[in-house]
Amino acid sequence: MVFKRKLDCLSVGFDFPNIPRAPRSCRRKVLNKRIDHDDDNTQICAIDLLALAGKILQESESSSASSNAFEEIKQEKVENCKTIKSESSDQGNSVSKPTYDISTEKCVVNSCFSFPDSDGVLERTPMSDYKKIHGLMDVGCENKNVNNGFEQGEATDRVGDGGLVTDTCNLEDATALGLQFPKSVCVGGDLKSPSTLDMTPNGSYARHGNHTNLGRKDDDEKFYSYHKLSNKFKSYRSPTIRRIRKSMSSKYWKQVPKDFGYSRADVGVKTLYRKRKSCYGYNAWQREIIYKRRRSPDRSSVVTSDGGLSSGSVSKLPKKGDTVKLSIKSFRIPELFIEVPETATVGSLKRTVMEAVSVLLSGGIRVGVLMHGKKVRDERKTLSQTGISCDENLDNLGFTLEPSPSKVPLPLCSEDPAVPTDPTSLSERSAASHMLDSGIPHADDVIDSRNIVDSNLELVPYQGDISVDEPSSDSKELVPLPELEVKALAIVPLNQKPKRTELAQRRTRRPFSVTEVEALVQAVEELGTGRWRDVKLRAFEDADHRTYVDLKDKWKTLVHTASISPQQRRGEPVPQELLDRVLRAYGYWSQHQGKHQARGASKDPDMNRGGAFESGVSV
DNA sequence: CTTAGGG
DNA sequence: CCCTAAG
Repeated sequence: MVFKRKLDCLSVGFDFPNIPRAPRSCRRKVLNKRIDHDDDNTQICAIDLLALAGKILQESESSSASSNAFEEIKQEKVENCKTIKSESSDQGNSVSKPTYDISTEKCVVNSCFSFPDSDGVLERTPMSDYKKIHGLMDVGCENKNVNNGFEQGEATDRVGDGGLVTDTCNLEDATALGLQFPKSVCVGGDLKSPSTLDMTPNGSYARHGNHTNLGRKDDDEKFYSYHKLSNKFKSYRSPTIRRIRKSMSSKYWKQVPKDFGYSRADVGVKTLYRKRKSCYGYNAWQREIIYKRRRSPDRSSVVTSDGGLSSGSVSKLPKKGDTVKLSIKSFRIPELFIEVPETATVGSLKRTVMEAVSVLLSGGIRVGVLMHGKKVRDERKTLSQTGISCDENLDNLGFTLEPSPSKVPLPLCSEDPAVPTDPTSLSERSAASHMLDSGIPHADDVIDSRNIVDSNLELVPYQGDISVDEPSSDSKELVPLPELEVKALAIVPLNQKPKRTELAQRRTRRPFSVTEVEALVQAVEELGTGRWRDVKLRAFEDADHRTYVDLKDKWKTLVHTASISPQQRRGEPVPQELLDRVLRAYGYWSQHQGKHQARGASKDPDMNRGGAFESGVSV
């Protein structure tokens, strides 16, 4: 037994090894450990962002009036450009064109400075004049043509963000051709180089870009790029992003399924914590994936079927033949129902979210296909048979995320989701653990977490086509979605009476005062180290915030503290005298474990006190 | 609920 | 301090 080992150590003369203090917040580590599988963390974030982006895109496209929150995501990057822009502007930019991207200038600048002196033109032409002469600002909108022309040129390499280094080409010719653009830009309407767009005037690409080929093999990526970049431009025009995002956020929060019992709008970010434990409910796992349908290349119409509960978005990309192209631009993690007390820190909120996400993913998920709101059970059916074809209106096509069959046995507590959480009646920790036990994956599940995450990521847009076909299983027609399935992962804390919201958090740390330590040592000397309840009653009867577990823990740390060098100790210093007593009592009770306990308790405290040490232990 | 220990 | 497995 561990105790024994320590005992041995003690008998050797309290020669405790100087064990470095273990990290305090292990809990945090545990949490991270559970989720931080390599890049999982990042990946999950990515999913989220993509989701948000996708969502926003849908909205921004369907409503020109709506602000584009996605811009915020790009805000930072844009900032960089702005900086550059302002700098180059100072160099003589007299162009009147509004917001052409700085990259263009950047490119120009590079070109200028990269050309050998012998190239003449540049060498003799001031920057400002250079620009005026060549009308660089107009090239942006014609990059496509320019590029085609440029492609015929030679001896030109791109440098960095489109910077050009031309060794031998004719400067004037090159300029005329739009040298400032990377040749890989928009060739044939394909988006090949994201950096390309940086050189495009505000939104020009959106208008001039040719999306006719979006239905091809690697369209997903292009499509994504397109949105990503086109939105980047918009950011110039719409600075008030934070607000937008915020509103969007709340908007989504409000999108609560009826079957959940109560609307999120009503509840807001509720606290399902029970004693510092967080609960997250995933109401319907079966979230219809929003998908957008592209009726024409120039996005003349984008229909968004939004139930507010979508977990992703899909785009149908027109295509000739019988191919049905679907592009799931993003998968939004199914709703996470997280509640945190207002007093919780942002950090704890983040951890809670992470935990919720990990739980969500660790359960195992799979994709389901919905047509007209009904689940397509027969996986052997062809898409066309199912009604999924490029000719069909795919407005009714959707995807769902479902809990993996074999996993997640449906814990739950979903008997009465409507039960409002009463902050004053939360049950004790036992209840909390209970709930968590059912909600949090078990060891094996956790192990699968990573895989699940990975597989989930496969659904992310630019990572490839989504496979609508799945290995077959049983066959049935379109069947209504069983309500049960919808709630599969709905982990809602109910049978627990909400407790004081404050307790949701980890108890505030309350370092033991010297007085308390003294009392503790005193009690342990008398009662031993195996009767914490008694210690509590004797010395901390009125200290409600000190549980016997706390006392036990404190004793543990005291023993440790006493065994390390004073330099390694932290916090309010405990008198050495007390520490000595700690070690003495520790040694004593270690050797007399069990023997004196019962006896000591029955005996007169005063007699028991001290006597045991003098007579029983020789330190 | 308590203990005993690991986190 | 927290969390839990064991009594």
